[in-house]
Amino acid sequence: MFALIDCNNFYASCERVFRPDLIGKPIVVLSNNDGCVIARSNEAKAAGVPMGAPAYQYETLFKEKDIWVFSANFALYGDMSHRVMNILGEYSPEIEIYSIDESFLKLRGFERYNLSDYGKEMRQRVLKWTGIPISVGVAPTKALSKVANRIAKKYTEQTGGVYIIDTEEKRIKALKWLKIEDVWGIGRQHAKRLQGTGVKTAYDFIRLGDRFVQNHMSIVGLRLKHDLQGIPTLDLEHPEPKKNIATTRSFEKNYTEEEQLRERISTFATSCAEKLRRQRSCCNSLMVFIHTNGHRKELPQYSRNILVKLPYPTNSGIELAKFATQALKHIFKPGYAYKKAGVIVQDFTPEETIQRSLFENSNEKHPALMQAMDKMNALFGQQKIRLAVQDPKRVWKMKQEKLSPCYTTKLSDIITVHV
DNA sequence: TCTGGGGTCCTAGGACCC
DNA sequence: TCTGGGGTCCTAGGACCC
Repeated sequence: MFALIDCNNFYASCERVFRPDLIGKPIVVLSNNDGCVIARSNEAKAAGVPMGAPAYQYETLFKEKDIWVFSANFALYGDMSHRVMNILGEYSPEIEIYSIDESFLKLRGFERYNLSDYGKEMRQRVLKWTGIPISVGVAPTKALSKVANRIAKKYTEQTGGVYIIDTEEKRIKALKWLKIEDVWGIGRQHAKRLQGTGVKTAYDFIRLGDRFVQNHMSIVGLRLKHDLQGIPTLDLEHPEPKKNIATTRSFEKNYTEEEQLRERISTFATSCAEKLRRQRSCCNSLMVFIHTNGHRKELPQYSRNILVKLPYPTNSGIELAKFATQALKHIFKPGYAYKKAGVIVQDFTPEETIQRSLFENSNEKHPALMQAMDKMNALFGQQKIRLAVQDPKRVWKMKQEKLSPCYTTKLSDIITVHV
């Protein structure tokens, strides 16, 4: 059996851990730049805040319904996620951390366990030790455990937050209940097409022919179908080094000067370099993109990207910033109001197997230099040591007006208890 | 004024190899 | 007149996930 454990309204729940006065109150969490809603407590959902809602359009509603608004605090969410995953890891030797708030457990050799009790114990322990509420779905395949989890979450009171699909009847009933657009792996496009052919539920979907499914949704759709039929097709996946790494941001204001973009692009490039070093990879190519605000249709629009093949693989921030700003020169066009930019590195080779070239190579001194920088930044705080081209006057900042303290990752933010 | 930021996999078609 | 058969690699585009 597989278990899917999912944290309920994770970001909103994290904000509540150190603010118990907010339990039962509506909460939303906003994306970077306080742009749009990326998490909602149940109360906020009930108040009518949709996922992805642009914050500025909902300010009145936030006020009317006394909704608490938070800027995204990823340091807090990341740390809380670690704590939850560490606890879940004690419940099975086989775990796949699927996202910041979800894990699959493979339950092999648990035949003599009462899985419902086991799931309830997980819930209690995670809640008691971290303050985060979770839901547990258990079923013979991954896709079905997703379905079970949905039922556990939707009917928390009846299920106690744990639902097991362990019979044919339960499987069929669950699939007939689940709308096709809510099936894991069926996105907007496929849902629309399937609905067009009369497929309304997950049950309708598994009754389609294999051939039809594969023709329309490729082998991915077929695997999903089999998994939903109860034939184990998807297995736990093990973490692999990333194949692409990106750092991209929207800006608080529009930028018009190349100088401003150059500063952003070099910061993004050094950030990509850090992420590369963390997984001990070097990249062989790099993409830079810039674009204007696509939501402002009345303004002149411009959007371009450029892919650069590097002369040698590297993960030096200095070198990547150099290549990235050179690339920027080729695509920057004056006269536009830029709203977003980013750097994406790809085509990796492992650090330890670099093939040196006869003519041009990465600077030999950089690995030691980068290592020293990484160490100092880890010790004294992010970006304490940076390139001169990066944000020399600290003019750049993200809009984060409702940021909560980093309760668990910053000494100065630790809560004080008055006895 | 104001609309996020990361990732993955699969397929088809073209270029190229022997 | 007649023109093989088997591969790989790369890229762009389309779908999906959180």
